[in-house]
Amino acid sequence: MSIAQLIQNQLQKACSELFQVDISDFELQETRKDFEGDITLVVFPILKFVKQNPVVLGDKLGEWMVSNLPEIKKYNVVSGFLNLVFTDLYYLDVVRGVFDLDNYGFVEQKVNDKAVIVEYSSPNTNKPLHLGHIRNNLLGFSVAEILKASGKTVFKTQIINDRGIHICKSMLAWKLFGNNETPESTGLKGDKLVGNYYVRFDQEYKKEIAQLISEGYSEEESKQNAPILLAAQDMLRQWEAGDEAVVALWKTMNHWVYEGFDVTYKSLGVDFDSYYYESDTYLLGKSFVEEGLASGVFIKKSDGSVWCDLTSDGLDEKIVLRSDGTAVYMTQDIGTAIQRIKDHPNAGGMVYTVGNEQDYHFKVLFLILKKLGFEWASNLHHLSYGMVDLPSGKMKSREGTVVDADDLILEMTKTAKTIAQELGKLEGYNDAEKDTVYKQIGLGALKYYILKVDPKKRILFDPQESIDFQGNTGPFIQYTFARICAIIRKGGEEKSIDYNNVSIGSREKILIKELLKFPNTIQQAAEAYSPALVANYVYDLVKTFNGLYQNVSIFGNENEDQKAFLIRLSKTSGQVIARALKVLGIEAPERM
RNA sequence: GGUCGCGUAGCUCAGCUGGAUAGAGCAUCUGCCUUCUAAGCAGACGGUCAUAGGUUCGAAUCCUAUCGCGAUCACCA
Repeated sequence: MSIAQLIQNQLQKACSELFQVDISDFELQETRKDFEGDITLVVFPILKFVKQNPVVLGDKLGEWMVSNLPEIKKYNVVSGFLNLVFTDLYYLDVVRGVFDLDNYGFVEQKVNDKAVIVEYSSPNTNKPLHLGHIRNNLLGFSVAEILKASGKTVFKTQIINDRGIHICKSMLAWKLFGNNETPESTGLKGDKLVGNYYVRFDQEYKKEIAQLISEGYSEEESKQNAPILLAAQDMLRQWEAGDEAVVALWKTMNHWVYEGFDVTYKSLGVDFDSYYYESDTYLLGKSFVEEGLASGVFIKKSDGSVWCDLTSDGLDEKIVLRSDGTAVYMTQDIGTAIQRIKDHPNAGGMVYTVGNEQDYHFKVLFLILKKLGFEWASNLHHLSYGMVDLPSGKMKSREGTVVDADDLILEMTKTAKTIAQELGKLEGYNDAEKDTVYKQIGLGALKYYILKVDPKKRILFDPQESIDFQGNTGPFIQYTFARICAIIRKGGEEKSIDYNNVSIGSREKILIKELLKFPNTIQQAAEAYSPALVANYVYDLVKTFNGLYQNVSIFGNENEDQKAFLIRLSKTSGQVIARALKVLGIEAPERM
């Protein structure tokens, strides 16, 4: 039983014995730092049942608790707040319990529970990944890891948008201007090469529009009739008709892109259990539209288009099939969702990591799936996150105003290298080992910077102001871990501890309190789908640890048991830090 | 215009299932490396929690309105 539960029970008993009232729910909270105490009872709500002065009431309850709960040493009452102080022995006991756990904070995956499918990344195959994708990838990956740590079985997946007019644009531009360039011949990453032709298409398109306008056509006409656009549309038709040459080119160029993406995913440290391709799934869903028509979920209009009427749910009508019978985005998403559950028979829900510009789409999608009668439809969650904007506004691939993912990672690594070389703490490492650490730190800075902010808030990223390596940052947390590793190295073999000789000072106590919050933090982060909760927690933990480190001498201790205890406490702190970083996708170097 | 989200220190963010004097980091300023890694620690400075009402013993937190910023409202994805 947790101490909070124990206190609840005792308080109930106290109120019944002292005042003959039965109260089952007491408001307990962590005692604020400026007051003496560990847990605080807010007395005000009890006044409804017991008519007394809050201070007098607090005193009576405090006295009762001290004489009835051995874990409570003393109490104090400040206005309407009863602060209870635990004994040192209590803290020693709980922290020893934590020492003995192998995987403290993480919950073993329960085999019988339904699994969760987490979708993230889901890029277009016509341009390289940028900072916006980085946020998506880090969020999706981290939420998946947090769910795992909370006891869920998780499958990571993505849907790759590998078809459509946008792909044809880069294909066409490559055909027209590419001179058979390949990643090998240019030395460019495949996604970069293809991305260049996507930009090239746009340039040519704009030129042609300007030309047509100068010939006297209206802007609208020019946009619609530019020869290069018509050619791209023609290409899409050929692709859909299965034209061999077009399909071959499509396969080749997509392959280049996938190889490029893989490099970026690898350096970001994210992975997937399965991949879905829009070219395979875009026809899915049509049969369910037929079924929905039969069951009355959808209605057919006179022109043949099929709609879902959501007006009674406070939304609009939504099209699910065009009048020519072809599928729209929504049709495909309906089909893909159903297919995924079929492919993962033990899955009972899904998380979609997609930007908040699609809030409405997912609201509608989930509602439609529910109307179609799938019981898992109530376990769908849109992990909606804010855009990453630049001071100049939105990132636009076509206009080249993007922060490229590979470039940013490289730059972060370079900065980490510069700082590390100045500090010079990596002597004894060979170049490869050093490079690994630089990368870990650079990526740690980037990932923490992104993940520490609430997913739903938008991030303003100023490329002029580099990401910090000091203060509330990834490297600060990694640094603390490295410090702890140094302590453990120096401590040598672990010694057994006689806890009768161990005393707990205030620095130790607040560190233990912080460590005790870890399991709950993981559960809360899983419930809220929020890596930010873990990031903020580990920052607090690290601050607390550094306070102890800097103010309490470990190896200066003459008491061997106390020394061994502090080393053990440091080790556990390090483990918790490493585990928190792990679910954030951040590595923890042993030296830096 | 309808809907959704956001607005907290000069800047970047915590706190939001109502509770004590609203917390961190950056920046500015003071101290602290002959002792376990100074990417650190200790401290100072900095706030009408967008505004106005309401609910409550108690509101940054809940409700309403207003203002500001963003997204969305396609037979695009």
